[in-house]
Amino acid sequence: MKSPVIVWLRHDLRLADNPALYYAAQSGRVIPVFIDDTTTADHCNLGAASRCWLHHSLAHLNDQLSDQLRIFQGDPLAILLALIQHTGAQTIHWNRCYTPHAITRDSQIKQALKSTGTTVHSYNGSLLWEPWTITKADGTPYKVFTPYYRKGCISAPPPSEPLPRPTLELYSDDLTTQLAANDVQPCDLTELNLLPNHPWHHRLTDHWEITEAAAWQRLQRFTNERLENYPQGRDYPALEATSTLSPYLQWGQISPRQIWYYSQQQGSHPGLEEQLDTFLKELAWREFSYYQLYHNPNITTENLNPRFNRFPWKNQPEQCHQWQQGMTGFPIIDAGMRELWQTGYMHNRVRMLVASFLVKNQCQHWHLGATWFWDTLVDADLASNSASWQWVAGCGSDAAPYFRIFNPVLQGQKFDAEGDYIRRFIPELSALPSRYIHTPWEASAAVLAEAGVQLGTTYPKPMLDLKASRQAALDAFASLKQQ
DNA sequence: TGAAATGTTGGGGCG
DNA sequence: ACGCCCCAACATTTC
Repeated sequence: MKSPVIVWLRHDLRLADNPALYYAAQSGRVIPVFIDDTTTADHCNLGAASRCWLHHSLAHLNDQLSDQLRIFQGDPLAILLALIQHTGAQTIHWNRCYTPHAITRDSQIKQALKSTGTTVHSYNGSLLWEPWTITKADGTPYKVFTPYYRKGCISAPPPSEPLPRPTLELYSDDLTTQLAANDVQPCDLTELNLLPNHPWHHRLTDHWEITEAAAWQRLQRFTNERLENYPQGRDYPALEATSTLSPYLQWGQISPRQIWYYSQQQGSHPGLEEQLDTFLKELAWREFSYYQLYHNPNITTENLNPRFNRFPWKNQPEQCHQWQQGMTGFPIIDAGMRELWQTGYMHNRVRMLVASFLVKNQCQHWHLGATWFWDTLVDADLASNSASWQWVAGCGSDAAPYFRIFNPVLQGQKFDAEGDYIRRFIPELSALPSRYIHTPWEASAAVLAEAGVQLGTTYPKPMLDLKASRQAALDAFASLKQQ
């Protein structure tokens, strides 16, 4: 009989193109393990939307694994040592995680396991290019996206081809009694309490089928129906023009390699090169975020550009609350924030608009926005979240210039001209004529009455003056240059 | 993957 | 016919 071999699953909750699972399956009877790490540092604790996603991911993966996914809660090292001791497993496989905390934790665990004679194999299952392999000629990391991608990534060896789904022979002995001696107990998924009491999470499952197969359906739908119009369509939030693969990528229901190769294969028709290139570049932005986080582990909390340490942020919790609730009085902003709350997702262009609004018009610290996104996004990703908020705030790598301040009215008129997106998420404005859908405060009393809108009652008046707040943001930025 | 202020140009109305 | 003004349309610059 083959010897037992452990696969520690983390952000790789899939069967296909899972190197750890694939190579473990070649060598033994697989013990697939998931551990809810209770030793995690605070800022890494999962947000509510992520926990919900994780719950359903694990439930589905357990189904795929014939109910043999072993779930634990506690200190990963103690749990893995107990498993090794009682199953006689001599080898453990995992796919690498790339957040600073996970890198530290995993290297400590790897060392501790090795010192007990266990063989540890780690693989790349989450990135196209390992962050430490892409450097400029002088060995330092790139700071600007385009040369990072064009010179760094594209001229590097291509990502490895996706692996097939392995034929699994699963270890099926009961572990409960064996492990009891070590005070380690496998637990049931529900015991992890990943679902909040708040019924809010039911809305998420209305919008998302959280399975490996559903990720592939989205990828197929994207390449078949959306890729052709992607470069233009992706800017219009009312259209279904984007891939919506981000939450599946975050938990590994699909891998970037699978997306990279499948979309190139499907999109290789003449005339689609540009569209394909635009799409792949977005995948590369995800890589760039991980790359930045790897080379600057403190971007989760610290401004990459230290000039911004003196920025005079306002601290106004009540105003931040209005933003969170989608009650700023600016329809495109509020629609975005409500989409986030209702679906755990927000269209990318609208993410830029709401972020610009919070950081520039409201002059609130990007931490506040990053924290809210972390808690509410089903695709919450420490690397993308940190890098993107710093990008919007102007303090990140290759950041948007601080003076690029979006005007939510103009952006709304440009990218949601008829207000379709706004009407979808702000039903109380749905009867307003398109002419006033972005500026309800400019509508006459008669128009408002006709649409059933009472400003200040059924929908808020604008919480700030765009022109004045824009100028205040520019002044605050200018104040950094003096001294 | 901006916006607003400022500058330039050119057509048309008009004295 | 000419200069003048207005202003839209576009370009440049500034933040």
